[in-house]
Amino acid sequence: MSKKQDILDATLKLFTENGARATSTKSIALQANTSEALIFKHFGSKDGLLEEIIKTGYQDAVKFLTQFFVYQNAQEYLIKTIDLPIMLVNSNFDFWRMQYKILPLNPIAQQYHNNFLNPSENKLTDIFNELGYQNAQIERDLLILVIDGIWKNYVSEKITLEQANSMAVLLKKKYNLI
Amino acid sequence: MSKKQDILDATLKLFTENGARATSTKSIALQANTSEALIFKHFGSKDGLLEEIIKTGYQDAVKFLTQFFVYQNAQEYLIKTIDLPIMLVNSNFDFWRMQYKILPLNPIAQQYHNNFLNPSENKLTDIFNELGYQNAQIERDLLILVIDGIWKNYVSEKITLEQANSMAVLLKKKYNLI
DNA sequence: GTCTATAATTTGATAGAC
DNA sequence: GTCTATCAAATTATAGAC
Repeated sequence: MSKKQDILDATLKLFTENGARATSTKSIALQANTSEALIFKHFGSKDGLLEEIIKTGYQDAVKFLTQFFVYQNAQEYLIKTIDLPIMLVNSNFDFWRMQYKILPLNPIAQQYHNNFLNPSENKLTDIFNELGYQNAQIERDLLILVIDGIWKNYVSEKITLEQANSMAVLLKKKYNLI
Repeated sequence: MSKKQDILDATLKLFTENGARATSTKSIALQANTSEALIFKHFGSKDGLLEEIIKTGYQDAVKFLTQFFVYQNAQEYLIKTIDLPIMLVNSNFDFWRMQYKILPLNPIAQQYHNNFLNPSENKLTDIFNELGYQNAQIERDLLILVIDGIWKNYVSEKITLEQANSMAVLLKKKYNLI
């Protein structure tokens, strides 16, 4: 365990609790058992520290995604899409919890998130067309909204893992996938 | 237009842009064309100022809700539930935009929001049971998640009003309401 | 009700030693 | 890599005059 990692861990914890803006570098140093100076030597600024955490988080997420989304056919793709939010969150719960908290107000978090999502979302319209849905565009928008809601509700503990899983099953039924 | 109202307007605008924590009372005074001192004379503290805005917002929302939700039957209730997020946001767009931004990190915002939602949400399970749905509990959780997603996506301009309306129509079809 | 002036802390960040 | 000491600016809030 390096001091650098201690700082990253402390930051993730504190940013999740109170947000980046409300977390002082002093409180991070205290939590990480280091000096404030070391934070700036390692990461340059408080924003640099946040960006390092986010960058790493999305790199891991992309790895997960490419492993998870081995394309087979339209039906499989839809099933995977429904399963994705729970799987992804479980692969890095603490990171996604922080992202949930800071996304609406933090431009850095938003930028990385949008870059991450765009490619997968664009494909969904084709899938719905392929499956013969009327108005594939709105079907896509709605499913994206649901997927987005599932990970956010799960990671913020508004629903349990069991509820999230039940929802995934129900959705697959509604889309005639099982 | 009183100075008090100017302060409230300026605060709503700035809290929406950057969040409560990142907005200084100095910037509020500047935007409202007043002195900082007056903010504290009127509202006691920065938190008091936020609470005043939120309290008023939810008072208006409750008024809207009681007017909107005249109970008729289970089908009507479901239709109204689906229409609610768009209607509610349109009745006070700027307020809900702020709420969207600050909810995940702000305990005051969360407290008022939960108090506001709980009564309406509890009724939904009965409705799904009455309509003969299997597993009314999960159906309720899913619909709440969708409703929540609609207002948040709409108010943060991730979807347009047209998209939101199309989603509402699509949902009513999926629930066999039209 | 409203302002100017100011106090008391906190904050992000740097210098420089080891 | 890591720490102590320190700075300049910003922040919330108050005192007191009009």
